Amino acid sequence: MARPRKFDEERALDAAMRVFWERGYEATSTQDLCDATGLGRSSIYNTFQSKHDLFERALAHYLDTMTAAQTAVLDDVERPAADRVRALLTQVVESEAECRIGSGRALGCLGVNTVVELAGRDPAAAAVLQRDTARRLAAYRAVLEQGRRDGSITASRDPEALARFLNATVAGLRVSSQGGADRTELEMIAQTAMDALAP
Amino acid sequence: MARPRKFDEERALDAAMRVFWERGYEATSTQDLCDATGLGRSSIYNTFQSKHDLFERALAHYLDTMTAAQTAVLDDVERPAADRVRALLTQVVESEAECRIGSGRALGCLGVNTVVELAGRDPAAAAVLQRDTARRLAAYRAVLEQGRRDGSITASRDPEALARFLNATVAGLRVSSQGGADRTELEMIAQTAMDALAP
DNA sequence: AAGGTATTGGAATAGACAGTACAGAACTGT
DNA sequence: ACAGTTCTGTACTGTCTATTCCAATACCTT
Repeated sequence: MARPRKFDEERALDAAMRVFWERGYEATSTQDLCDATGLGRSSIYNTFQSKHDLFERALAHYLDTMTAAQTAVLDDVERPAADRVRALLTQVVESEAECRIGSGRALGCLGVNTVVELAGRDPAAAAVLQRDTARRLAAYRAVLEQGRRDGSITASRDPEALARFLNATVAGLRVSSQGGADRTELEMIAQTAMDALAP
Repeated sequence: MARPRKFDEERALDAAMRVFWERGYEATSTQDLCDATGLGRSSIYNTFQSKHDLFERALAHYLDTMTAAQTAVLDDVERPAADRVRALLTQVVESEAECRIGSGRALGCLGVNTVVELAGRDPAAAAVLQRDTARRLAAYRAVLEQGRRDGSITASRDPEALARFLNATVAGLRVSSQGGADRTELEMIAQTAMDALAP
């Protein structure tokens, strides 16, 4: 029918996501997005409507990937639940150790970054984040309930509270990492957090 | 010798701090700062040199106040250390419940917000934050050591690790609150975190 | 090969941005 | 009262912002 796209939309979205992750929403200019994706202004606006729409899609893309990776770890039904939770925290520590900006600082998590930067004044972003948090909390609660049954997780607090705590711990790890904590320090935090979940 | 200031520098700094706290660094314009402080451009630039310098002072001002409030709670030598740590977490929960933006969302903590938004690409801000974190970690370690001695805090992990964990928990509470968690949910997190510190 | 349609690069737009220049106002010490 | 100095309101910079416009291009279908 007509002239086809010269670029891969998925790749462009991924590149945009990375810039937003590194610099945040406000500090990322449309020029930055052009540079990172290799696209011209027209192509970007033609494909993604606006900077804000692109950001929403990039955020959703990030959350999907990262939450999928988390649930993959948590769903390994062979191991005791506590092991899986421990593996989740290790994954978080690992990803913080890997994903670093030019200066050596950690990138943190685009989800946490966006909660902090935008959730208060951007209802659309807040809604996307809310949905992801609900999904992750459900996954956490599920493992923790299994742990309560297989005896690897404490039964003295209900799984809902433990799930919220786990979620806060993940955020705390992310912020600590962005604040300059190194791998061993993050490891200490993860280990200590596990004590609260132990039977 | 000459014309005196018509405004109180401390009050202006406080107003500027509040705007940065609510909107973040990038999203705050010099016009916003004029509106919030009630000052004209000239007065602001005359007194604070630049937006960035003003931000640094506002951040330092915030961290001083908030860390002072925390150490005040932690230094009450009469009570067992664990009680004081619990009081610290309650203070954090309380402040998150109080400080809310127009939409009802929590403000979080300007320190955490700045770690997330700027620490990776603003060495000056990163240095101010680093210093405050060190100071707070020292205060945490001190109480936790006292707790180890008075028996109210576990001796099975060293105070350094517990202090890092406590710091991460505070950040986690802040982010959870900005993410939409209400007071009782934050309370659950705080309670569960205390389990990791119990003997 | 021709017509129709979507994509593309580049220039243009209007407004916001941080920061400055300057002239006059307001105060103090003499 | 006056000189000296600092403050403050206004108007102004040049640069950057997100977004739009348009003409040229490239492709698919027929």
